[in-house]
Order: sequence, then C-alpha cells, then structure tokens
Amino acid sequence: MEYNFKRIESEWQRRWREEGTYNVEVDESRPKFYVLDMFPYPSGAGLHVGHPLGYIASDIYSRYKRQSGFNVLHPMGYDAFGLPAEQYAIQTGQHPALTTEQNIARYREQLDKIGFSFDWRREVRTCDPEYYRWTQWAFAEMFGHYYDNTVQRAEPIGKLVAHLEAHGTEGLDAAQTAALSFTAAEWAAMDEREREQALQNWRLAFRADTQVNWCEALGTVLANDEVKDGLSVRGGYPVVQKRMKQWQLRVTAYAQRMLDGLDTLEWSDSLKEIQRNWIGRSVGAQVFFDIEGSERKLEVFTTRPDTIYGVTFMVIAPEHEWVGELTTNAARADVEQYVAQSKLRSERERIAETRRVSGVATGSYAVNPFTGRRIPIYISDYVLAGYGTGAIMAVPAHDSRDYAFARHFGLEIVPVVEGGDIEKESYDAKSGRLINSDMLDGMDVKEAIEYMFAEIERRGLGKRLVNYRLRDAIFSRQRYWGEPFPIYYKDDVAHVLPLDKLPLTLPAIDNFGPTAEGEPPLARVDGWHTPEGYPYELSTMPGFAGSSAYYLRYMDPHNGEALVGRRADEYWRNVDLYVGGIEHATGHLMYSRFWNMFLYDLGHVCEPEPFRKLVNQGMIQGRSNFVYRIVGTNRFVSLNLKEQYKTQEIHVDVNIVRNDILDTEAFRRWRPEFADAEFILEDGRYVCGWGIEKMSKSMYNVVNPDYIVDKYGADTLRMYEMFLGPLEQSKPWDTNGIDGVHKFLRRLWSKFYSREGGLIVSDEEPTRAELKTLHKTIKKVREDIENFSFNTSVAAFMICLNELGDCSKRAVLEPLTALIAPFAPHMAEELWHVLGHDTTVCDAPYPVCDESYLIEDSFEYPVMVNGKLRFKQEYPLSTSAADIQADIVKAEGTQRWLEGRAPKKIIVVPGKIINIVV
RNA sequence: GCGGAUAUGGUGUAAUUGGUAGCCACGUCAGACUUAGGAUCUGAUGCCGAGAGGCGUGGGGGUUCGAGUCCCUUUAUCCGCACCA
Repeated sequence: MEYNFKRIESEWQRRWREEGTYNVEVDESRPKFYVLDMFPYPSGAGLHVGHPLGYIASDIYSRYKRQSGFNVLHPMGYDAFGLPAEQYAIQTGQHPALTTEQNIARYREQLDKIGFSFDWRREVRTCDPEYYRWTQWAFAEMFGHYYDNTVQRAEPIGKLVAHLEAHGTEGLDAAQTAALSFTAAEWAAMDEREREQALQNWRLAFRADTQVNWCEALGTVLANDEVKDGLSVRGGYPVVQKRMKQWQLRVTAYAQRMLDGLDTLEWSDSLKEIQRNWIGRSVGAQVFFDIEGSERKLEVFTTRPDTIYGVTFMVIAPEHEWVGELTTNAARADVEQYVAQSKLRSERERIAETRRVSGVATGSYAVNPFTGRRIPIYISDYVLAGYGTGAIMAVPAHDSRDYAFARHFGLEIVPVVEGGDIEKESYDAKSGRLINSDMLDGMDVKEAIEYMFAEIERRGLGKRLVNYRLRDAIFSRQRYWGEPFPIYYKDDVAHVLPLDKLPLTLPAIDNFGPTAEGEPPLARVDGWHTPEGYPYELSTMPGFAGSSAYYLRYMDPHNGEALVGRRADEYWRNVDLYVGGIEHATGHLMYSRFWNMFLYDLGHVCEPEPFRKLVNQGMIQGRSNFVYRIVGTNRFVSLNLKEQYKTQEIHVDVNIVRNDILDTEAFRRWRPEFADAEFILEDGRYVCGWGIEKMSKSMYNVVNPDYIVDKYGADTLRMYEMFLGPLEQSKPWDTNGIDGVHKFLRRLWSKFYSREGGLIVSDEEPTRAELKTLHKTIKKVREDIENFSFNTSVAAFMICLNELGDCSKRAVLEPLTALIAPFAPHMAEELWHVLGHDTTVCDAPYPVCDESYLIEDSFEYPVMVNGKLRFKQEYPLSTSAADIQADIVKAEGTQRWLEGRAPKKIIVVPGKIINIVV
C-alpha cells in the first residue's frame, strides 16, 4: 500500500482536534513542563518555510516530554498589535482589526497543516480586549509603585508618600529620574499637581520630558531597541533625537537584578553577553568640579579617577541643562550656533560623523580639585547627554576621543600613566604605573583607582557610583493600533483607571494618520474621555507591551479575576523551554524579564525569571536562483557558458528550478516578457546560478510550507526542517534535499505494508543484531533530543532503517514508532493504530535504551604505525592494555609494518586505539 | 574600536569530545528494472595518482605517540554594541 500522507495527515489532524488530544489542564499529580514559542506577528505575507523551524523543534521537544510522562503546556497565540497593520491601514483605509483578523486566519490555516500539538483553547491575541485588559492592569500597577533600593524591590507608592510626608526626601533611597531634594514641610505645602509632578520622579511607570528617538515618517517615538544605525527597524526610516514628554517604564530600577539574574538562566553565552552589554554596568566615581565664579559644581562620572591629575579640560553635551549658564557673553554666539547645529543632525549623521572632531568653548572654567588648576569647559557632541551626567572630565593623554579633541583645539596633554608615547596618539592603558600624579605616583592603575575612590569620598568631592548604559523604556507611541493607556487627565494631572474599569477598549476609527495638529489618531475620537469628561491619554502602548507577559496568560487564559490565577501560576511557574529568534535579545527578552520581576515583587507570580532555558533557532535564508540574459536581447545563457557573453544576472523563481536546472517552458510562462525567451543550453540543459540571500518576495526565493506539505506531507516537512542542520545555526533552505527525507518515510512505511497492500508486520523474535540497532538508535535519539540536536537524530533514524534491512518484526517496529512519533506524528499515529493500539501515540511511553544490547565483548582495534592506520587487530575487551601491548608486537601486521625495526613505544587505549611508534 | 560566533568534499552536514576525518542525505556517474515518471532498486563518488601510495578540516606555527578538536598567531564572513567617559 502506498504511503498516502494526505489521507493520513488530514485524518489525524481532524481526530486530534475532535478528541482534544492536545488539551492540557493543571494536574498536580504529574510533573509539569512548559514549552513556549515566541508568538508570531501575523503579517500579510503569511508564513514561509523558515517561520515554522522553531515551532517544529519545540513541538518535537513537547511531544518527547509528554511521552516521557510530563504534563506539557504548549500554547500558541498572536502578537497582533503593531506598526505594519497600521501602516497598511493608512495606505488602504482597511481597518487594522480586519486585516489582522484575516492574517491570523491565514496563519492558523498554515500552522494547522504542520501537525503541531498546541492547545488552541489557550490562544491569546494581544489585541483582544480581554487580553490587553491585563496589559493595562500591569501598567496601572507600575504607575502605582516605585522601586525602593533599600529593600531592592517595588513598593506601593503610598509607602513613598508616607516617607515624603514624614521626612521629605531625606533618607530616601529609591530609583528616580533626577535627584530631587525637599523637606516634609515643602511637601506639605505642595498642591496636588506639584505633588504628582514630584511623584513621577519615582513611579515605575511615569511621564517625563526626555530625549527620544523620533521617527517622522512613522509619526511616532521609538524605543532604543527599535532603532538601528539611526533608522527605524520597522520600515528603515530616519530617526532624530528630540525632547518630548513621554510615558516611560523605569526598567533601570531593575538593571542590577536583571544582570544578576542572567547567571541563573540556561541561555546561550552569546545572548547573555548581549544583555550584559545592553545593561552596560560600569563602576566609577561621581566627582564634582568647582566652577570659577559660580556656586554650582559640575558633576561628572568617571571610571578612571586615577587619571584625575591628567584632566586638562572638561566637556559637556550640547543638550546639557547648564549650557546657557556656563556660556560667557563672549562665547554665546558660537555656542548657540553649535548647539543649534547639533540639534539638526540626525542620529544617523551623528553616527556617520563619529571621529570627526567638533566643539566649542563655553568661556567658563572649572577647577581641577586635585591640581587646583583652572581648566576650560567645552561643549561637544562626543559627550552624550543620556549617559552618566552628560559631562566628562577629559584626560587627553589616556583617552583617544579626548586626545583628538585636545589636538584639535590645542589643549594641554599631561601623561599620568607611564609607558605610552603621547606624541601621535593617546595611551588608553588599563594598567601601568602612575606618574605626574603627586601622591599616586608609583602606584599601579588598579591600586590608584581604589585609592582615589576613597580619597574622593574623604575629601567630599563625590562618591563611588555604579552607572548603567540601560535607558528607561519609552512607552508611548503616537499611533492607533496598540493598547490604550488606562490613564485620564484631571487638570493635566495623570490618574489611573482601576481594574474594574478595565479594559479601556480601543475605539473604532477610520482615519489612522495623525491629526492636522500632529496629535495621535486617538485625538480624532469624539468621546475619548471618562464619563465625567476627563480626557484619556492619546498615545498607545508599544509593541512590546503585549508580549511582555503573554506567557503568563497561557497558564490561565480565561481567568476574569487575574492575569493568572494562583493555582495555575504555582503549577506552571515559568517557561521551561523558550524557543525563538535572537533578534529579541535587547527588546522583548529584556522587557519580559523586567515585567515579570515587577509582578514577582508584587507577589502575583512565583518565579523571578520568566524563561528558564532559551534556545535561539537560526534564520532560514533563501537560496536564490539566477538566469543570465545576454544584454540587450531576450536570450539566456546557461551558467557555465555565460563568460562568453556580456550578461545580466536576473533572479528566477526557485519554484520553476529543480537541482539548479531551469524548467524553460515554465520560465516562458512565468512572466510575459519571457514568453519568447531563447536559451543557450549546455548538455541540453539550462543550468542556473545560485546564491544565499534573505528569503523575500523580491528575490523570488520564497518557499511556502503549504506547497511542501501538499507535495510531500507535513511529516516530511517537519523532518526535513530538522535535517537541514543544527537548530541554532542560520542556513539556507534548499528544497532539493527533501527527497531523501521523504524517501526515508516511505521506506519506513514499507516496513509495515507490502507493495501489494498487505500488512507484513511479523511476530518473529528479533535477532540480537536487530535489537542492537534498535537500542543504539533509542539511545542516540534520546540524547540528541535532550541536546536539541535534531539533525543528527533524523540521521540516526535513517541509519537505523538502513541497518534493519528488510526486518519487519513487531518487537522492533513498535518501539521505533513510538521513538519517531515526535518527529513524524501523523505517520507514527497511523502506524501505532495499525499495530493494534487504540490509544494515541502521544501517550506511548518514550522508549528506553536497554544498554545490555550494546555491550560488546571484543573490539577490533585500529592499529596505527606512527599515527597512520595500517591494519586492524581484534582483542576481547577484557584484555588489559599491558597484555595487548605484549601481544601486538607479535602480530603479523605489526611485523610487516615494522620491517625489522624495533618499536620505540606502544600506546594502547583500551576500546579505542593502538599506536606503535617506531 | 570593543564583545561574541563561525570556517570540514560540488552542496547541507557528521565525528563516541584528543583516537580510523567525511556518518546521514542531496547532487553526480555507472548499472538494473520499467507501465518511460522528476518512479524504484544496486554500486561508485574528498583531491592527486594507472597503481603502490601521497595529500587533505581557511592560512602559518606549537603541544602530543596521535589535533577538525587544545594553545599561539593570522585571514575571511556573520552577529551584537559603538564617541558609554
């Protein structure tokens, strides 16, 4: 009987759905395992063959865990709010809700064909009000809390208010935007508006004026991780820096905990490193410099207080708040011009012009507190307003940027670390002996840094400080298709909606662009205010809002009382295995950890970290094919003849090419302009060129999973995607190799059914060799699954089948069916029932290797002479190394290769190798 | 510039973790069968060489009886950060 994958797959998918095979409930009697995929953003293009890669791997692991006795939670949903749907809406006028709905339907259809073991009853969509109610709730909770550094966790804002009432800011140690200072009496004297203004300095969700990434084309601000190289990640539009009042999340409060938490996670080192760099912890000193003729002191942050004797000038950022104050009348015109100029530069220009020295003197002077010397204060955009204090002490001798600046402006360069030659470049040394530094002279850099920390504190010049590169997350977006903020304004004071007023649903509109006044689209909505008439916030939340806690909702998706109920949370706890792309390293994976830690502080969840183990699947690239048109003609020349002509390389649809041979008839039909194409063939065939590129429509290299499923079946697609190579590695999709996997499945099928259609499974006792093959395979496949090495497990199945030959014995085939079930679930299910079972193969215990079948009693040693394999010699494994050593010299082969010489040394590694050194 | 990763046949890859490099597939070649299919089956296939044999894991060096694997160095590609004080 033929392997009719279409019948088998549609039938079992239907039965799984009808019987709820993959439904899962809390069950305290069994151990849990939570396997999660990063949910997709349902784009209009549908899935290509690269998208399911991670889903297939996690599905295999889920099924394996289930067969191993775990109660497996394996859900799926959609990250449905976001820019592309809205951009599409602006262009076409179609409501994003509608296009999103359509895209989700298409995604679901595609996913269903692949045979995943999702419990679809638990589906979440971030744009569903019943879901985003909890996104709004979490935001409201953040608004209602601050981060208390003394206890290292979020605390209710009421505790802060109590402190301010009693002591003002005295003795307060909390994560804050700026260092505010007022007394209890001053607090008491504030009105509601002033108080709220002050509280925003500590709230974990707060509104503040800040430097933001503004994208004019998208009409919205963007978070740092949404900008790359000065361009928006979505769309690639220019981004400029702008000061705006925005809602933000105080993720910096959790910087240290997020850093420390990394050590507890089973994530790849590279991913942890990316997050560590993003958090960017650096230990240094805060130092205050006196300003000549002013009461104020200029605060800087430095990691190299040891070099303070080499400070010959200071630099502040053009956005520094004291620019006006520090500028003397004589310098004012120049400074104003410079500041205006640097404001105009886009982020992209700024990056491109890195290393070009620019700046202007303020005319003011500071005093080096250690040398007592008068040093000029400059303004330059190589100092960033957003890092540290936006001001630096410049040490030109030992910092290349300061050096370039000093050279350009002819400033003094004083070396303070021995060893460099500062004539041509700075000496950015992290070790060495201090010179020209008074009491530090002769100390090593490390020693001097420690000494200076103490000295700075002793002299009351500042203190030791930890700085983070991590910025607070800009949380508002001036657009429509996102979660509305649960915020309304009363006399411009922000108030938050309580849970029983949530969700605040997104109103329907029909024009998705900004208003004429440049207000967000929600400004168009009449009645966008509370019943009392107080206006709601006009911006909406960013894409990462909805994806920050979705994994919690899957645990308890229909709970109307809480994001996740206590019983579900305490059972499922956190994600045991998370599979997704590395592109979320500094976005989603940071925000989710922050969000989860916050909910943990409040006691809503019982685990501080959301994702225990994380696997990053590689990108599937496209394998493009090319044809070569002779310039100015409609003639196409085969790859190996193209050098003889002047040709132009043209992408050709990979679906009309097989093994790099072009289907010329299909090519003529492909596009009208090729209808009368002529070909110059080689060996009667047209050979195409190929290259690896991103999979995209414009390269004509997109392969649709539906097409593969239709032609080869879901089981073949699943196994082939795994066979392609290591999961974590990026690799090109090449449909050509798929035959090998398909052939394997057909051969497996033919172990059960003869060509004529009869079942040929016998009850004969398997031979020892057959059992050895079976158990070897069981061992290998189990190990490979545990190591996420799915490509080698597919190879192990193929080897197993090759070794079994025409063995069709039940005692071998039955465990093999259970073993392959996670990979090819449809076929395994069918065969499982053919073997007479009436329960699902998903619950068949995963086979265990019986090591006794693998034990060998003798071993054929490869015998090397001077490191080259010369012959083989068999010894019982019980033979000792000494006995082998004594015996091997006498062996016929040894004698032949020794050619009368005496061996210098004989190395015997039992069970591995014999090497004779002559 | 800093940090991380990768490099093996025509292609995707594998290698009991320092022990016979190239498993398993694709492709190619040869053969069988044939209802002529892009089916199925069998065999060969790293490179050079008629053969014996030699050479082979990006390049160079080292440790070792033995290196794809460890160390040093260098090149190329990819990823992350990037005037971070």
